[in-house]
Amino acid sequence: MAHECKVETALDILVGKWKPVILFHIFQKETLRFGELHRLVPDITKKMLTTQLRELEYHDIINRKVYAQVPPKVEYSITEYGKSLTPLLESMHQWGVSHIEHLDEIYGEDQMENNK
Amino acid sequence: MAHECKVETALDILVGKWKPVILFHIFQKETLRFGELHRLVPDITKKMLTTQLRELEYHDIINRKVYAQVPPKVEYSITEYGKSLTPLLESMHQWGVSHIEHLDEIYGEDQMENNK
DNA sequence: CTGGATCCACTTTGATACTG
DNA sequence: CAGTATCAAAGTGGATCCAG
Repeated sequence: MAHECKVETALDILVGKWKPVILFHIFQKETLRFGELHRLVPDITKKMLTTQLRELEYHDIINRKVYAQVPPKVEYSITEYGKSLTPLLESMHQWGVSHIEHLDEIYGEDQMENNK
Repeated sequence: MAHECKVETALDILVGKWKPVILFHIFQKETLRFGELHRLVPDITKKMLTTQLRELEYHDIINRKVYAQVPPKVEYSITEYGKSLTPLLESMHQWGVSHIEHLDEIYGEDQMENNK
């Protein structure tokens, strides 16, 4: 167990139906309340939003700050450590963009519905 | 629809319970037969190995070369295009490695069973 | 407002046996 | 050798309702 492939370690943290979008918004806004996030990603249910956030929090990617007040207020933000993901996410995004172009070359630009 | 987040595009291709390991081996060996791969990843079933390989093939990451002979012989290899994944996989691996170290700092090195 | 708790549908993976 | 086919098990996400 010296230095095998740890790609999965990174994947574990990024994978989740909504994590990329969530991270996208939190990275962009620096800090967001639960409800704000929910409005930015309307299709997600509160349950999923909660669990995905908790997982990211568990991995120390985002902070969860609870204000002791009524009504409740909870703010999510990127941790310092979480920022170390920036170059990786950027790389993945870039590769994704070029991959879409590659698909054009292969299958032609006709059937672009594939990229929902 | 100019240039939203395409992180998911990359994830779609890399995600799969066995894809990272499979890619790891194919990248390393350049070309592998079905049975060889299976021996390198013993826990996977033939069914899963087949489907994961087909998905990678569909995305033009690997080649599938069938030799018309008996008994059958099929070789898998990285496509030229697939090689464009190298830096990304390397980045993910690196981040994964450092993340494991980060976990040590946070939770201590005691409960390392978490990294199965 | 920010969740937690349940229940259910759908998807993914696995076990096993069979085939050209 | 390199798969397919079939069925069962497990995992995941969604709908809905409840709560501090």
